[in-house]
Amino acid sequence: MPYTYQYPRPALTVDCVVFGFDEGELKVLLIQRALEPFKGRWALPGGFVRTDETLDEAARRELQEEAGLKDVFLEQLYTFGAVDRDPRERVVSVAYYALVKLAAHHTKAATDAADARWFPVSKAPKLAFDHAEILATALARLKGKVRYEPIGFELLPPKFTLSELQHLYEAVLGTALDKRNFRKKVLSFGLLVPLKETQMTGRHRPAQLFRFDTGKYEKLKKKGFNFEL
Amino acid sequence: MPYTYQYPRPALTVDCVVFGFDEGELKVLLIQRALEPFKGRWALPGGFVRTDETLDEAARRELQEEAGLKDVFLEQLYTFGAVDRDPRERVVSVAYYALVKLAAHHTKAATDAADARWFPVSKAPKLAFDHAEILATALARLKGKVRYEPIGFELLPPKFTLSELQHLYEAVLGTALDKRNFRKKVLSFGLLVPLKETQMTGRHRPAQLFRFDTGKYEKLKKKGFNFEL
DNA sequence: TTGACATAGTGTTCCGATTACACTATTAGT
DNA sequence: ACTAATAGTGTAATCGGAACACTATGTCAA
Repeated sequence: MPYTYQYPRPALTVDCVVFGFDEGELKVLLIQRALEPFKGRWALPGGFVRTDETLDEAARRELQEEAGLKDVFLEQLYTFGAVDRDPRERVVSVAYYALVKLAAHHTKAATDAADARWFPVSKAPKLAFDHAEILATALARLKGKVRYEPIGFELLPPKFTLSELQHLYEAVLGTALDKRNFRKKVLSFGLLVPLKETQMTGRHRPAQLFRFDTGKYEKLKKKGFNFEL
Repeated sequence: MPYTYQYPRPALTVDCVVFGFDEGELKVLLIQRALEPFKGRWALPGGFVRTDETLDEAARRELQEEAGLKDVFLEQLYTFGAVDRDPRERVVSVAYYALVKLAAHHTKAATDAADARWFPVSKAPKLAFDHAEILATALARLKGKVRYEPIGFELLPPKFTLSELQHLYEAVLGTALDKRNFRKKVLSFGLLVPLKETQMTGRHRPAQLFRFDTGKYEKLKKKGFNFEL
């Protein structure tokens, strides 16, 4: 036990709320705990922060290690520091949320970990520690942020249809949107580039595919542009 | 040196960005460091988190100890975890921002600490550690939040005039606002209660005093009401 | 007492944005 | 060729935000 300090220190962890969008539903990635406490319960992926990595690095490393995820949208959410949030000892956790382009991997997780699974957010099981609170906080943040920053695209594949985009917004916000008004608004920014491809699924008219013009958005943002719904 | 752990742990601190509004300016409370590193430099009030207190409690305790402040608006801001943000060792800091009703204490700080001073945000001195970045983050958050939550009132005395309120918003947002439109909008919520008093300052027409109806706001908020600008 | 000064207080018009709303187009399958 | 299923499209009414200038009321000084 080689690490000694003059005063007691809380342990420091990161926990990640990983959102995906698939089958018209918002999903969250959970890991089944192999050890006590809360053995067998589902929990958010996460782990201890090392002293030689930043918090962001720790979050990315845990996502990689526990869920096989790389290069995802990741943003710090909130830091949870209730004294008894871990029954063993004092643990402070910096929570992050991540957005993943799930697309057509369907419920088979984009991860090799056998103990990881995607759950519809509305049907998440009982969670370990205070992870239900963290999930609720992440959901509230996502709802708020999706309105005024184009982070919804992080949940869609690079090529998507306007219907897919609309369904994503409807799932996140929990409200129905008018198709014509939605399209008018979202196209008015000039940030969606129509591709020369269409998407055929089922027996009906094929849908135009678009991609989000990240470069143009970055430029506009610097000039004070505001993406809003 | 009695506290020993199996793995190394970062030290955990809280730092507070304390905003006040006075003389038509947004101000921030800084403390002059008595010790190395950065001895003599100005810094945000803050200190180590104890293992028996939550993060919020730690922030409030530090505000009390270092600045003599009690019962202020306080909200978690962001957690800063760059590996080398403290030259001595790894320190992760949970930053908070606080809003204080400074009112007519003028530049004489509402604190007894001789080494604490209020600085106009625009004229803050060079800060220790990464505190300049923390301050910038807090300012951005305040700017964003003041638009859609009635936190501006936390910076004003309980009784205030509409002009004072407008000047506060102008200082925080950094833009001029139209007087008639501002009054129309802010009164339309029905959350400002006109008092039977007026405020006389200088040789001109006295101004109506108002108070913010916190109780009514809480009720409305529960019903999904949205305060906006 | 009167006039100058300084800030408080007050409505209306115009324009752009948001909302509500229903039908045609295109494909696959039978 | 008809059905089923989703893609795609425009207009009118309403609401909210932005622009804009004058009167009211107090102090102070001549």
